[in-house]
Amino acid sequence: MLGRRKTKRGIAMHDTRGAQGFGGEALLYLTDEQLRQGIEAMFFAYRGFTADPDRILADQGYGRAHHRAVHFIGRAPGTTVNNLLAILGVTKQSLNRVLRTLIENGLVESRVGTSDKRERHLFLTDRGANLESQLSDAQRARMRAAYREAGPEAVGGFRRVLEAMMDIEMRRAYGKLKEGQQ
Amino acid sequence: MLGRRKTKRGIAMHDTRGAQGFGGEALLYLTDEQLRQGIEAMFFAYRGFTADPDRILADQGYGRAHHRAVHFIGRAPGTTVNNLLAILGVTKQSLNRVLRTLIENGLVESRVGTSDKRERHLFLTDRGANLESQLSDAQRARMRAAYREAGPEAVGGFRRVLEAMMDIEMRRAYGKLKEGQQ
DNA sequence: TTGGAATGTCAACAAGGCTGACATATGCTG
DNA sequence: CAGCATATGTCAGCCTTGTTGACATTCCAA
Repeated sequence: MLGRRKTKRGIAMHDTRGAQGFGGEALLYLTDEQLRQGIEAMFFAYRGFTADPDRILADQGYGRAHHRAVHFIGRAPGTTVNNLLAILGVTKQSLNRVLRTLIENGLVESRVGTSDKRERHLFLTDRGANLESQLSDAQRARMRAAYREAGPEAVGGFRRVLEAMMDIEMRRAYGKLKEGQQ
Repeated sequence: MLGRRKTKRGIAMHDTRGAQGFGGEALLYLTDEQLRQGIEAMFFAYRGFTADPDRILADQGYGRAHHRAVHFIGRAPGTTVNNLLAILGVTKQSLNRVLRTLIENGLVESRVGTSDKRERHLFLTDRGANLESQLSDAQRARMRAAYREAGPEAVGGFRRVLEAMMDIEMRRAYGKLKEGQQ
């Protein structure tokens, strides 16, 4: 179906096969099947990736949207709404709904900008930081376990593929966050 | 904030640092910051991962839920509803809504089981296979590009970390799909 | 002083999760 | 055969989180 079988080679395949090509360029012999497995791995892994935070959030009546906001505010304290909008890639109405509940519930503080008073700078309160660290702890624990299980050499490859999979604009946003933290 | 800085080391860090530990076990020195970057990479990469299919789907009035159904039906033709339910991890009501529109629109065919007539076996029609290959082509193209950019050594690590990040049940489902295709 | 940017908010809508309840076949087992 | 379990479908209603469109406010900058 869909030509998958057509692209299979008649020999035993390993998960990945790399080979040095001609002009010094690294070539990958990637069958459709290998790519499909990568796609499915991404799908299932993302579910695992969000599973722990989802449970914590559900207990407290929040959702993933709240997690994302809390995460990036914790990551870049003082960030503006517009900034957050760009990173999250949602509409301001959508973000605002989430932000409003977080502010009402005392997890996030919104301070009027000092230089430009139109801007709002967002900060986690102690309660917000508390939730953030619960979520982060769970997610980091899973990530750490996965890294350990996959082995030291795997981590670099993992990160490189993920970075290459991002849209260009997101790669910039991601890079900025990385730099901001060291 | 949140103790991130506390865990930083005072020396230059590379993206990953592995070391052979004592009892022969590979140890990873992973700072919170490194783990956080992995988390964010996962977040941004998943966006990229779904971006191309999302555009194609939106054009035709479908969503990600339809994509998932079409993908796994194409992947395991003749699969039962219950089977699909387990893989997708949603309720039957949720799946049914999606499946119903796909059947109505002639993308999926539902055949009564031969041995057990309670079961329905699901297949893509030509139109369904057509959409599936559009979506798959786009997603594989991105995956292939990411693999190429990351280099041959990166691919194995990528896959190993993803597999380790899955929940155990999903790892089994994933394994079955892999085996089913070779 | 005026246009545009940043923000907030209201309303309405859609997708896609969920729960609960119930119906219909069909299979299996005592 | 009777009765329970299983597989599926469906209705209704709810929630979160995305969308668009419209509009108000505040404030910067030319």
